[in-house]
Amino acid sequence: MSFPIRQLEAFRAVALKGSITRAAEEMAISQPAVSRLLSALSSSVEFELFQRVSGRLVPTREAEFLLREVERVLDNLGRIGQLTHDLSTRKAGHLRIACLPGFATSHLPKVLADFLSGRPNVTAVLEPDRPERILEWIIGEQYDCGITDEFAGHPTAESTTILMRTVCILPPGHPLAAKAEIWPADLARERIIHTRRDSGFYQRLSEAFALRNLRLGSHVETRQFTAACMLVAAGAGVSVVSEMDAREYEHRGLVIRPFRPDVPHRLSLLRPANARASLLALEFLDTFEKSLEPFRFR
Amino acid sequence: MSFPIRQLEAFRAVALKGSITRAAEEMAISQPAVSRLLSALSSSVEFELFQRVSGRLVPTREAEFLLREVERVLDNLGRIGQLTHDLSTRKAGHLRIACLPGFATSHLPKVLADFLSGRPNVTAVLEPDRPERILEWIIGEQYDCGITDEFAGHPTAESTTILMRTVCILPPGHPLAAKAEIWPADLARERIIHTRRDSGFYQRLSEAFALRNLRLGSHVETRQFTAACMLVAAGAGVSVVSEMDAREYEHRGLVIRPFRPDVPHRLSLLRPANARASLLALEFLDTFEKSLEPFRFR
DNA sequence: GAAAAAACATAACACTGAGTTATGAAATTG
DNA sequence: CAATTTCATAACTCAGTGTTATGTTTTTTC
Repeated sequence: MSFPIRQLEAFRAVALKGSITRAAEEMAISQPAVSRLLSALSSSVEFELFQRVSGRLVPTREAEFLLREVERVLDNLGRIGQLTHDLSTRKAGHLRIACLPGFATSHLPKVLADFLSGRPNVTAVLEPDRPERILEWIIGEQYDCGITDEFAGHPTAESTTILMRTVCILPPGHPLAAKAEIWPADLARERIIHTRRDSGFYQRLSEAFALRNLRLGSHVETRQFTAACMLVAAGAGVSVVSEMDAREYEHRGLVIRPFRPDVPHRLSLLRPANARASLLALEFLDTFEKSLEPFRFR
Repeated sequence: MSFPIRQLEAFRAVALKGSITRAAEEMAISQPAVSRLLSALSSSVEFELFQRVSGRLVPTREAEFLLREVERVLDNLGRIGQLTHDLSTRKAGHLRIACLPGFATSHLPKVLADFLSGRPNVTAVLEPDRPERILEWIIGEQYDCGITDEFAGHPTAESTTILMRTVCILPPGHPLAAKAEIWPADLARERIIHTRRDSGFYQRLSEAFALRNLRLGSHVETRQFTAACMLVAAGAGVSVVSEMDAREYEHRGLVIRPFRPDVPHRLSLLRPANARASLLALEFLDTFEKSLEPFRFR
């Protein structure tokens, strides 16, 4: 058996104002309305709520105790109104993002931080993980959105694939820096740093070499473009990576040149296929996609 | 703008049961009632609440987020019902007790602990203080009840005065232990430990001596009976104290003998005079008074 | 202490929210 | 595809909460 909210509101208003008339003003309703609400509450409670002392209504000790609980309830209830509004305008909620480890340390955190800064009631989890796990957890709805690359497609995961420009990166002072653009032939004798041989990007890159009867050499193999950037910056060799990552490391002296022919990197934004995807996730993915614009291949 | 509680209850029930029909059973109302409550909530909220998936209603991510808040509100609201019941049966509340320092370490804490043990939702503060402060803070309603002695009465504090039996206490092996009862004449040569000279009890005790042309000697003066008990037990002298306190120290070897003539100790239970006194305070004072029964002077 | 003013309670009535049953439409299941 | 289940809608009732009008009690004022 619970109490009508209206009675609790009247109780709070009267306790606050010390008078039924003023409580009525506070609640913007008539005095008899409050009078009756309070007497209804009063008669369903086994103790006195107020005591008259020189024309003021003073809560009894029991009422004082009750008041604290009542205020908690009413405050929380009031906050629900705000919350629903925040939820519908994507200003509140929780976002679970999965990404490849390489993304967790470069572009993505900046975009996420910016996204959150205007949404104080949004919390987020950013989880770096292996591609297979990302897909798996997106399907199982453990994550609201996932960022991976070279995604093959899956029936229960919605995906948007974005082609990202790639560039050739050279260590500071490398002779090839003299060229305006780099072709496979230029790299035939270089120490190549590249992504895993089973990655889609590696395969398409080596295909570009094969078409010209060249072989893509191998000096260091690494999963992440970011690692490749570090290695090149340290003079370990040359590489072809996403321009987005390259720009992050440009300040370390990396030389960036266009690579021809274009072998774009295929980035995929995932979310659970069913409609349960949160508005927030959609908005974030949208924001993220826009942030990729400068590095996008057309 | 806040939401009708009923809609929130329907929302919770549907989220819990995954079906409107079963939610209606849960709420013990008809299915159309729940259907309408939910659609009303749905249309006052700007996002989808549920998604149909193979005949089950599954909350969207936003609804999931909202649900947590809604449950908080409803749980708190439900608790208010229990709370009002507890308050009226004195099973919940807060008790602020002031007492003389001597009481804070002997009988009172035991009674209070016992009182609280059957009332898990009652909290209490036990504050030892000087008599003047006790009165002052009772009047100012900082305390719900006060326990003091030799109280003179005051218009804005209700008081009940209880006469407590007093006894003569002797150190272990004291020659007077041979007597069945002790009279002033027996104490004429003893080292007397007594309460402050301006205390009502001291004055009435010395009067008993004066009536017999004897003088009440003085070896140590202390505010508290409990201190007197300790001193006597340690062999510092003899004293006349409340039997209640004496019994607390009997295990230390104190010898207890009746003292004649009877000079009862006047204990007073105070509470604020206006009707704001809490039911809990009344009940506690009642309990406390009953606990004094064995030591009461008749 | 009587008159004036303020605060509150009660009565009579209207409207809305929330309950009901009856029933049809849509989706799931066998 | 038929049967069953689930849900939505309609029509109606009732209680809760609002209103105004008015009387009663309490406080204040002179």
